[in-house]
Amino acid sequence: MAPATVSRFLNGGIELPPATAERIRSAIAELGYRPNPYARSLSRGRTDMLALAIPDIQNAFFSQLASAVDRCAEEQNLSLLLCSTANKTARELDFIERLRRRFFDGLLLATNHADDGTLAEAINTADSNIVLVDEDVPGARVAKVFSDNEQGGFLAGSHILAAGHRAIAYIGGPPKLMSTVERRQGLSNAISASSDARLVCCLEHDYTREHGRAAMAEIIAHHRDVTAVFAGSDEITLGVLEVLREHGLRVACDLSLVTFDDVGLLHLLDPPVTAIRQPTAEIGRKAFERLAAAITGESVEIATERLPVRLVERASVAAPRRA
Amino acid sequence: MAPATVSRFLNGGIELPPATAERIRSAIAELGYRPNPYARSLSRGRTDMLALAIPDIQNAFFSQLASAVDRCAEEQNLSLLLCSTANKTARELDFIERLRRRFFDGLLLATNHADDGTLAEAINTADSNIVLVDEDVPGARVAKVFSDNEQGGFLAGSHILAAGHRAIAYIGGPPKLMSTVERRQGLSNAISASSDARLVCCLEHDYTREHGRAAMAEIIAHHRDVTAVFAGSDEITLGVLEVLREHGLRVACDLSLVTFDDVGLLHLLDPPVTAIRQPTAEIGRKAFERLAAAITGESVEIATERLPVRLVERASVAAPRRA
DNA sequence: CTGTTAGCGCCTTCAG
DNA sequence: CTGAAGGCGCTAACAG
Repeated sequence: MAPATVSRFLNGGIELPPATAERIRSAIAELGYRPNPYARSLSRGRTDMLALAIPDIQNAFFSQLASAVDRCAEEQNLSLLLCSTANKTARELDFIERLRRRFFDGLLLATNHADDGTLAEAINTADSNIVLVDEDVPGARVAKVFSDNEQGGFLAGSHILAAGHRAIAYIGGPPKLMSTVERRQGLSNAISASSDARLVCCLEHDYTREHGRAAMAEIIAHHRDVTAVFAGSDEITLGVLEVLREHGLRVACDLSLVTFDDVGLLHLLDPPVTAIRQPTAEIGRKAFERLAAAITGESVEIATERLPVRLVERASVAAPRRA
Repeated sequence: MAPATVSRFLNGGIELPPATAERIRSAIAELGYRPNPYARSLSRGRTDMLALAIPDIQNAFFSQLASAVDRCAEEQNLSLLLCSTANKTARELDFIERLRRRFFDGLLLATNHADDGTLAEAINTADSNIVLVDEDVPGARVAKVFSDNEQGGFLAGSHILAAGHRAIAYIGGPPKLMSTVERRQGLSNAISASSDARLVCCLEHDYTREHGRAAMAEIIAHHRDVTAVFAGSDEITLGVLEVLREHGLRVACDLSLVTFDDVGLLHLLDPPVTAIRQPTAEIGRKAFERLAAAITGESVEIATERLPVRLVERASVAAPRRA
């Protein structure tokens, strides 16, 4: 009984004479033999493992994304290494380095911060299988899968305008981030189309609850005329809601609100919050497919794909109160 | 320049004559040499990789746990393979099998369902490094790290009683699960200590929003006298809240409520929900330490460790209304 | 259909 | 301090 025969039997899917097959099977059972995946990878030159790097597992959007990718990986019998980068470049670079060392066959990378060029360069010199998800790294020449942020901003704006609002504020993430810019742009486009409405202010800083708090406080203090707010993420919205409550202000009634993401529990609040919903699972799936294709060596086009978002109308947008 | 020398230099932490060291360094840079982790593992006999299997990444409790474990792993320069089992035995067995194949050095296993013995047996025959987290698998002879569920139930009960309630309901997870039983037991103990209070009903089924909904509906329909509810998880509480709202019932005012876990956004609601908080991060850390110790071959005691929970008092418990 | 021969890339003796 | 040799466990290529 040669090792090669066993290997072929286990792994090549070749049919064997029943006698031999049985002999192998019983030997395996008695010896408690278990193939070593590392040796296998070493010999075959691939690992059948993918990695997904996200800024924060605890963020509902990313855990949803992770969940979707995980399902895909399972379907394809691939392992998924889930990496939390804490949104730090150093850790992102670390995972790119692991890819180069062939620790896994491909990397799905979700960033959430501006890049000074380091990341882009690392990505471009890795020449390996990387797909960017959710947020851009400018200058990186790889496949990218995003949602249509501009459309989202536009939908939010149009909806707010349709309710009769004329003084609108935008609370966004980091100023230079693609998502921040595009969402603002979409909102701005919608508002420009209306002659008498205006974008009172754009408060951009971080996709965090803290920023939501600060920005909302700022609006209350200095922008009394604002009657509707478009928040760039659920996290931001959380902060907004906290401040609103502290000031005894009610959503819809005193201030209209549209959020972005729609992965949290915002629909359970009273009133439930109207949202622009990202197709999180589809983003994950598309990105996965792109990566899988790249790995199997299919035509690697490095195009950017944008998935449509949609407005989920609930009850946080109402007509503005007459002052 | 022999490979052995380079290996020692890179990996053994040995000092080399500056000349040689420099020669190696420049060679590495020019050739773009990158050590292959799989070959390394194969040769060294360990992978420096750990796995954490959880029922659902999207569940806040588990993603918090994962996050804590991830931090530990990073500190120790270990890789963490995060696995979502969808709470299915088959997938859990799959990960145990991977451990046996030495795909990783150790496994942190969080279950969320009753076991018919299959899991316990797989765990016991794996004879490898496994630590059970959060939920028990009866009969498994490995290290275990749980929170003190009974204490949690007792705290919740005492708090509810102190507010004056005499008719209390428990909405718990799967009936046979350790956590369900222990939380109920704690609650029951507290109630027994009071002569005139009683545990009206125990509705146990699943740690899900759906179950929370069903159970709360049941209470409204058939247990009108209940004035306070102890919910076994945040998910359940979410369902409870939905039904309450649909019936125009207000928390605290119409029904007092204590939740378990305290990982969701329940503190942002109005009124914020009083909770028994699990020390999620500590659970993760302790479990990690146990596993790390087992891997490095330290004295492997298979004791069960219980971490204390605490009551976070907010505003969802008030005196019962006079009927 | 099966066995033999080479590696995959690294680390760990053991010599020099 | 350095080099050579062997092996980790498996698969691929090449005979038979």
